[in-house]
Amino acid sequence: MEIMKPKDEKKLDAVVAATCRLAAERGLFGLTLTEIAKAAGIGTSTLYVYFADKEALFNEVFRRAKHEAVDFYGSDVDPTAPLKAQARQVWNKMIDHRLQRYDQVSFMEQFVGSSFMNEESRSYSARISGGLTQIFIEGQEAEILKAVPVPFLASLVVGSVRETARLIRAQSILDTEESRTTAFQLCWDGIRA
Amino acid sequence: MEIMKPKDEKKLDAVVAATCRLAAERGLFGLTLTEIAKAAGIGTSTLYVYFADKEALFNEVFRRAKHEAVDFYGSDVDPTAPLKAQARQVWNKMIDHRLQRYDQVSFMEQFVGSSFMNEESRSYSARISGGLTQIFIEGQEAEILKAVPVPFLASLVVGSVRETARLIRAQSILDTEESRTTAFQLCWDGIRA
Amino acid sequence: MEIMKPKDEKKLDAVVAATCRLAAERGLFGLTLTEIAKAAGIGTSTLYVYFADKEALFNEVFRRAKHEAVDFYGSDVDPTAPLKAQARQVWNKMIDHRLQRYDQVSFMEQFVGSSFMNEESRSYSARISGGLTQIFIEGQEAEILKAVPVPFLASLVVGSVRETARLIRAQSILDTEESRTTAFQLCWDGIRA
Amino acid sequence: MEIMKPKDEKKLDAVVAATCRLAAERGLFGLTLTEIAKAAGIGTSTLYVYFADKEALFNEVFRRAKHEAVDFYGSDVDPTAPLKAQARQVWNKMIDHRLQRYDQVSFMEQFVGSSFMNEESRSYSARISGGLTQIFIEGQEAEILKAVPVPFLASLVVGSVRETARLIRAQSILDTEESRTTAFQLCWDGIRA
DNA sequence: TATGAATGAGCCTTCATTCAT
DNA sequence: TATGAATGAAGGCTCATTCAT
Repeated sequence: MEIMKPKDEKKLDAVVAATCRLAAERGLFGLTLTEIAKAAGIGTSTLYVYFADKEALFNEVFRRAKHEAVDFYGSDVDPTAPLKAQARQVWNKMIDHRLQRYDQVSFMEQFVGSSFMNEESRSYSARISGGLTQIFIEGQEAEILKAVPVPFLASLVVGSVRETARLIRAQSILDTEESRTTAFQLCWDGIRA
Repeated sequence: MEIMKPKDEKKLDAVVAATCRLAAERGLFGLTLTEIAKAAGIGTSTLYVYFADKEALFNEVFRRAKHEAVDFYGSDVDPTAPLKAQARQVWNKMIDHRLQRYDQVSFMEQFVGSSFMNEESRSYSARISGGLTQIFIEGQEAEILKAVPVPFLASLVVGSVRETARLIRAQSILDTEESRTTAFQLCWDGIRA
Repeated sequence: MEIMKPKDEKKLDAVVAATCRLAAERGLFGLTLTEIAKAAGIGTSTLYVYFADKEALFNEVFRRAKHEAVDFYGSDVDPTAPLKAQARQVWNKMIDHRLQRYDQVSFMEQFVGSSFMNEESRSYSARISGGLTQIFIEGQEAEILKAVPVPFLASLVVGSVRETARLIRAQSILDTEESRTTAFQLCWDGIRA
Repeated sequence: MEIMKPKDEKKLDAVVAATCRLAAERGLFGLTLTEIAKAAGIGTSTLYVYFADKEALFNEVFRRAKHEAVDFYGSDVDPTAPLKAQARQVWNKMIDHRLQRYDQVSFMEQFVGSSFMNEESRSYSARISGGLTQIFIEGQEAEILKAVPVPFLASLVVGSVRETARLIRAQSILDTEESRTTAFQLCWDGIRA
């Protein structure tokens, strides 16, 4: 019921992109279907050819944004590199994702916990962040990282990434190699043994 | 014109509390005056005895939440304690605030940057977070904390607090002294020199 | 049921005056009871001590305005004067009334035919314009005025008065003896035999 | 932005007609969109397909009523006829318009000066009443009409028309050739030299 | 009597959704 | 498939009226 006829993938993409962009610019609520359709260059009622209703549209956008996020992280980190370097690669990718896919991230953060979220999206949201966990476990086994439950480590990294990306977007700091190295070093010092 | 007749403080409090609770539970956006009034136990039109309109209501709720936050942080940290202990005290208070005033924090995070925010709220939002900066500066002068721009330090702490509180609320970790000490230690190791 | 307790005539007068003034300034519709009460210097709910409801208030204001109009015309014209002079006196009084009691006239014109008008006011509106008819009859008997049904004569006079007063208020013409004489002469030439 | 999508001219006409009729019957003020829509046989929200808001609706109705008035007076008077005959023709047309387009005239009289009137309508209202002025000037040059400022002449005619039409509508007099001739004669005697 | 506070009813307006083509 | 037109449902807000003092 969620998505009906994925015939014209072009239009679907336009809708998804428009929705994310508008959500980032003006907020997910009260984004109207008229606005979305106009931004996507189609008629309002055409949306109903692709989506059962507004909730289905949002959930599909969420599914795609999540999917693209996974793709974004897809290119695995170099397993032969030192663990800190691997961690830095992942950290970098997380920052890049928040910056380069800002619209989608913005949409997702507004969407999560909203009343639009259906059960499928809720469960879909649970998994993710695979690569990070793997590094944590390896790092703990090698006694490079602190021997604390993984959520503690993950929290610091996620918090670091989120706040650092926010600083960059707010232009409170510049997005230079130096800045990133500094920010990452704080994060790394926090989780290393 | 923001708030009109603060005669019955009881009702006003009920409205503010209901608004924060509903914002935390179902999201700030899409929240209707009917819902708020019902939750506060008054008629919908009675809201207009206290507030000029929906925007004024939200801004007043924000003002109160901010005010309570300031009160919450009010009791200063012990300036004679070692810096790490002082930092821990602030970190603890931030966690406590996010847990004990969850509704209000949730409301504020959703409200900030929303189209409901008026100019007064915007300026009101600027000040805050005084205690933390002071500790950072002292810590850097004493060469206890890393000699990096303050925003880097602040980001790690804020990210740590936010994510740790989230873990506790999600019951991914228990809110014990041990858990807090662990989480804080990661944060501290990140910012210390 | 119309009027309840005419105890405090002062307040009642204030309400009537305020209603007429506001009706003239901003229109009879959507004049609110709150505005009227404020302009009259009393509390909104106090209006209900004097009037059963809004409709009753308006009808009472109408009754009073009508009554004052009758009083205004009260001082009879000089029956010994030539008929044209008598007609001029009445015509003058009608102009004066429209200018000096503009608020009341404005209220009445807006009120007549409105959905507020109850049956009593409707019948009350029928009588009036006594003095004019008397002159017409006398004038026709003396073969000074045209021998046409009185309504034709009355129409021209009423139309003349209304439009002349409008010109004066719009400052399209000055309210001088000369202007009035000119305007009246047209009217008189129309009705005289 | 005044009128949005004049696609279904039938519906638009129904709305305009219904609005005028209701304004004439129950007054322009207090008229609700629900009433108008119901009288026009459409859903309330459908009104917003054709008009931006209530004010736009009223202004469009005014524009159309004014336009139809111009059309009504369109067929010029016979310039070869004697001046009195020309005047009679115009006077007749004015009466006819007030009788045959009563709803529209009633709407316009209530609308003019109301808070609904926008700038466009205000300017639109300025022109009109061209033919009458022309006759006055010619008549004065030919020394057929009184040598007084035109507004005095116009006032008597307008007043005559208005009151005569009112008499006819109230069935105080019959709308016969004789009646009209009588009423016009009074008017003519008033303005002629 | 006088009034501030409270509210139900109803208005204007928006918008997700359906209908007709 | 695609869409302009239509609309029911609901939201924010106003206001005449009532309540409690």
